[in-house]
Amino acid sequence: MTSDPAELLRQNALSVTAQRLAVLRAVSARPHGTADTIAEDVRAEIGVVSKQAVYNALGTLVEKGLIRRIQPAGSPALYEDRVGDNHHHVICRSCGKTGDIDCAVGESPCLTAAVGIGAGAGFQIDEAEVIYWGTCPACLAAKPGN
Amino acid sequence: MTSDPAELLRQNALSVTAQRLAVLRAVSARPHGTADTIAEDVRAEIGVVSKQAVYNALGTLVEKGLIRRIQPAGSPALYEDRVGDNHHHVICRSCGKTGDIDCAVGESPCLTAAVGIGAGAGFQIDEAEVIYWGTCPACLAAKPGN
DNA sequence: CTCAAAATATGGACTCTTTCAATAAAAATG
DNA sequence: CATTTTTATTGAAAGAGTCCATATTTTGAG
Repeated sequence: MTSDPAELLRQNALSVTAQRLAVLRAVSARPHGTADTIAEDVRAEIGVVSKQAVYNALGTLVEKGLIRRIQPAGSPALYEDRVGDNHHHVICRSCGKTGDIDCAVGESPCLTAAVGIGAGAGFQIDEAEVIYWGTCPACLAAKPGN
Repeated sequence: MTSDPAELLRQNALSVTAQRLAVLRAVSARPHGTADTIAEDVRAEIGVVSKQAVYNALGTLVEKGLIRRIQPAGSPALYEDRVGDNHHHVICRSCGKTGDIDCAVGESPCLTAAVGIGAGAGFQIDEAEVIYWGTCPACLAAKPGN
């Protein structure tokens, strides 16, 4: 097992830098954070970091599969720690709160259902991205006419 | 039935303007177009149109449910004609080609599967957005090592 | 058909997120 | 340690959308 972040980076042929380690920590500490909030967290930990370094680190880590990027409509990209377990997301339309939803249909849910149907015929599908849109409990309670 | 676009607008309490009619036509004529390509089509039809008018029209039409907006990660928003039939989309990672995929699981597919599970508990979900990512036939053929 | 009120469109500035590029600074390598 | 390679920094800039004040159209009522 590789629970050591530095070791994790080395295993992926990446230099071990303070920035990357801090980004990695920030992402686990605050799932569903944006590049911006992550940058803040990183700065709180190691001082000055360029915005670009954060974007680079996030991009590289996503490429290597160490973290996952979610890009919901109308909001900046979010990053999270949980990878490889095919889960989906639910996002609140009014406050933007994001939650995880485990896939109810085994490994690759809707994925299998769609291959080679209709206009999508012939596509080689490698990922099914599912986002549930709705209203979170807090916003439901705050809504008028409730 | 209301096959007349102008009538459609009136039924939704919208003023009938040349811009809106042209936008409506452009969206049906070219499904999965971006605000930009739609603006081009509209200009080809009625001459000068401000970018803002196109965004306004698109926004309003989406609100009224006359067209649908899709916002794939890493690309501008796309608009399409087909509404109310709960279909999904497949997007090619290399060329961006977008296709429709009918839902294989009846009315609201993955939607029902998820309510009240895990961290998403308590959310009132109103839409399940599914995007399949992969490679289209053409790009598959063009790929090296094929 | 005509005019005032309401709804839209125009143009241009501006925001936000992300990327590019050149230079400087750290890591990895032997 | 010295060198080579990989990263980080900084500042500019692109892309997509939005905001605002003003000018035009539509609508609806005489």
